[in-house]
Amino acid sequence: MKTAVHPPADQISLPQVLAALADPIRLGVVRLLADGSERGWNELRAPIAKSTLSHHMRVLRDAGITRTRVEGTRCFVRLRDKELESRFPGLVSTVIGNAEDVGTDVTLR
Amino acid sequence: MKTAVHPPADQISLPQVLAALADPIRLGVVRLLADGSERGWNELRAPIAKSTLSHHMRVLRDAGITRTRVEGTRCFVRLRDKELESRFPGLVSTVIGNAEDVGTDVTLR
DNA sequence: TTCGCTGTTCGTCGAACATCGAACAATACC
DNA sequence: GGTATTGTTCGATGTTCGACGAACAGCGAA
Repeated sequence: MKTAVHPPADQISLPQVLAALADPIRLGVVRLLADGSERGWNELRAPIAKSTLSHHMRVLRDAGITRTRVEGTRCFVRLRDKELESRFPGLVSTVIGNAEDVGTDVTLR
Repeated sequence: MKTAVHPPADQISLPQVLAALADPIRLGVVRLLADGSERGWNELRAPIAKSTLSHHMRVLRDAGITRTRVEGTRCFVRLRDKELESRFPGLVSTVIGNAEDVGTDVTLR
């Protein structure tokens, strides 16, 4: 993968965002990114195979929720919080704020 | 159907709510109910078969988003807005507020 | 009771999804 | 160059989802 593709902010779809957040694993990842930090894949611990994690990261990216940066053989993600905030004000922060007990299978290594 | 079953407020699950809202038809229904009104199903116009609408109404009910009242052969539905607000503060209202252009296939008759 | 209306349930279909392991590509390091 | 590391992609598999029509159940009215 040379560069990851991301949808432009004004094309992010509400149902797609909601569907992406409706999975405990993905919600757990988003919760970890909620502080605005950038994380490497290797930091993410989830009880799934790496190919499955890769799939989930793609769903989040395609939905416009995260931005992936490739550096050598490593990948880093962060929330597209500003863009999401201007596209759907309050949405992602509200979901995260209510996700205290969800996605706890995903932790930092 | 004698009585519809509804989950207690404290058992409403965030992923399930998000999944229920991630469908344009269901989001359209919720948008129509956003003003707090109670609607009969006969008032709902959507480009799907009645059995499919029945299915969607069940998903919304099972997720704890709506409450169904049966009166004779008719059913009426309304948002469980107060309960949702105390369980997931701001969640549903934020989603509805961002759903301006979604679910427009669902209208009042 | 016999229609007619309303909504549920059932069986079914194809599409989409989550998951895995294996194979692959790209880069970093020796 | 060769090897290890990292993440993607590719089937394959089983599950869930959205959709439909048909059949069913409950109630009201003629």
